[in-house]
Amino acid sequence: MTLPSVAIQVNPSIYLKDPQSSDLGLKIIKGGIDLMETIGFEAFTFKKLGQEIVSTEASIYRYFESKHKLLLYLSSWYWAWMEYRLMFALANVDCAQERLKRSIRLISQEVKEDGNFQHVNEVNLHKVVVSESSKAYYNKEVDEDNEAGLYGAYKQLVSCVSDIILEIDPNYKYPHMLVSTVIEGAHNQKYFSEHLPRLTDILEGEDAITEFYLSMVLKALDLKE
Amino acid sequence: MTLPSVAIQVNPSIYLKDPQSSDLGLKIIKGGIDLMETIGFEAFTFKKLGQEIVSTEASIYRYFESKHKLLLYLSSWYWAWMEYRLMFALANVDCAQERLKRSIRLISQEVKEDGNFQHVNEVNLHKVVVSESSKAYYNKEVDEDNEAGLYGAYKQLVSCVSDIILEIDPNYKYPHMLVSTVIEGAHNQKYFSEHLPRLTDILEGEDAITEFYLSMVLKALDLKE
DNA sequence: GCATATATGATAGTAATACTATTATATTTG
DNA sequence: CAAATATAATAGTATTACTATCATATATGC
Repeated sequence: MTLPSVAIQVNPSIYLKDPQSSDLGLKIIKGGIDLMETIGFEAFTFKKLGQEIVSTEASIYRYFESKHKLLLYLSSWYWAWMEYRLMFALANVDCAQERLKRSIRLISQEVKEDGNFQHVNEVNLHKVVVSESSKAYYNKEVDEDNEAGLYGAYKQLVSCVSDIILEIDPNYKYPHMLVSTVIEGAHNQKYFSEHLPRLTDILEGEDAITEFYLSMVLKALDLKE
Repeated sequence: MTLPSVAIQVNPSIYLKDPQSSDLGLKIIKGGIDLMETIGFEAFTFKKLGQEIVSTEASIYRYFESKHKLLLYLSSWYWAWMEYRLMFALANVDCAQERLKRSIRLISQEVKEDGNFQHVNEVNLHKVVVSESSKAYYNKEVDEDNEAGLYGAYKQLVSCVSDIILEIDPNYKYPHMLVSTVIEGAHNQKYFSEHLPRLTDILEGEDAITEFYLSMVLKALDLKE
């Protein structure tokens, strides 16, 4: 069993047993991402995942009490990973406007493999987050899960970027709204570009989504360039 | 049986039998909206709906082949209804910028009852659309449904507002992205304000969501006011 | 090296879901 | 009044989303 050199921390209330603490746990994460990416959240079951990773339904249920909790885990891991990458992207960058631009780029751009975490295919995880993560909060358990702090990683990322906005303009009234609009919007536009292109405008050879949201944010804050 | 004086047209491929053509059909729509609003899409079943409207599971299946199609129907009805209201809001308004502002207000504001459709509680339908409608396209049937034209009403609304943007600035590169960002964003922010307030900024006594998106759009297009 | 604890596997069982099918009965229409 | 149609009533099926039990393999502490 190989533990990664850096470990992304996920709120322990999400799982019954830490999947980053065992071989089977790591296989559940890796296999869970790949299977969910392939067949989608609705068709995904622990029984199928058991077959995929050569284990059993019952064993997986010892790590997560439901597939909903597994989705929450994957989303949470993703947001914590994004924040970790954000810290790197902002390290030693002093200019607030430059910090903001780097943040918007990070949250709106395509994702690349990160060699630090062998048990996670980040490209597939990004696809899962784009296609499925809204189901982690668009359900009737949202208030209960929120009280248990299960959306903490997402809120923290939004808070980080909002703070940069407030550093630039302490009187701006809607920093969180602006940031969550960009994060959710970037996911939607990515999905639309692949499945409902009439709802977006994707131009060849350009990173249209990033360009759009970067410009939108700067203009919303009356900044140039 | 009372038919409404104006009928919202929904793509017939969504249903097996037109629910606007019979008493039971109207009860399915009305009861479906209210039950889905109460228990959420995941817990919603045709069996429970049958009990609610004093009919049976089997009878409801003669109108819709799945609850997914019923959700598509409700979403589609909602978008067609929004376009119908948009036509009224823009009637006899010539100034393109004023047309755009009215459009953004309409798609981002709270919804009120519309007396023209007795079989639909528009306030509840709006809640269903906010909480559940993204599940109508975030699933593995999306490409099939899209090819069958089942998202036509949504696309058409986006197209209408995009056309106003292009009238104001024919060179603007991202009209559809901007409009779908506002529509989806307004839904998200409404939901966040009720369940995940740290992801938004709601201020008392103001229509913060509309103010935010109106300002965002005008600035994105370099317009004043 | 052995007892013990722990992790996993194998198997079974349950209520509910998402349907399909059949038959009966009521209502409308020609 | 007969025939067509709509709805109700009932039953049945494979799958889902779990829970429970027991066996076995592996790791750990002494």
